[in-house]
Amino acid sequence: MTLNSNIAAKKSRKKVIDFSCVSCSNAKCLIKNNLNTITSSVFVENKKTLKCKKGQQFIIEGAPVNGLFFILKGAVKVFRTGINGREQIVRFAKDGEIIGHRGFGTEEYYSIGAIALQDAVLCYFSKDDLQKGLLENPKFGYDMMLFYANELNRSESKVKSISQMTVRERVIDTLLYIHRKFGELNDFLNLPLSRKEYADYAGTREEQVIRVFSTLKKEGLITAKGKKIGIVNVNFLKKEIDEHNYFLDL
DNA sequence: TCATTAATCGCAC
DNA sequence: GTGCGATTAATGA
Repeated sequence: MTLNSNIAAKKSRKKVIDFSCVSCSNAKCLIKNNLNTITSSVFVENKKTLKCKKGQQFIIEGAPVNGLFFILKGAVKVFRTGINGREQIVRFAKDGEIIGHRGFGTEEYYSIGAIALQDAVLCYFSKDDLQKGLLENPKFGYDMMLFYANELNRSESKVKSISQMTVRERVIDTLLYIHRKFGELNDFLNLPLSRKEYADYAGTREEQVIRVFSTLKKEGLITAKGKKIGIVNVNFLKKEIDEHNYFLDL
């Protein structure tokens, strides 16, 4: 199933719910925020919206890049697949974020895959339309640049953390990252992840994550009920990795 | 309820 | 720290 046929199929079969940019309420979306200054009308008209069920992969590694995804709603994970089918989660993304941007411009094929962690709604813009919009609108371009800069910064600090931190620190770092980004709900992190997903992000094995979790639990630093993880004292965890090499990322 | 999937633990390397 | 298998808990049909 290719991306294009997938989108085409959805388009022809489904009746369209109003996901147009004009009536969109996502305040975090770059496009929504710049809508009043984007003159090219084809830009928002050509937008395609697709719904993505939990666990569904919407970007496949190696597939040609035709455009970019913006998350209207939901959470996704972005990853690369290593040699033994081992995943390295590059980042988690939520509402208003952009997926597939690395391939924008020069790259022809996606070097990453993306899977929805929750039911998600995605907005898809073709490369051409996006290019038009960016060239026409400096503010939009600038916002995009900020996003890229941020991404680069985060990615660089992640390299550092993986190469220099111990497993325990990396797991804590991951927990704090999820906490920062998705917050908590009823004392649990507002994004249920499997131990394997924590491991894939922290650059370790599932077993290690389990072991670190159970020590942390014994130490009273976190609580865990199945997939739901609760951080008892964020500052305490922060302090532990502060001493080593930690700085805020997004 | 049963079947499948995920989380743990133990142990060898 | 890592990898594998066995056991147990959780989840979903």
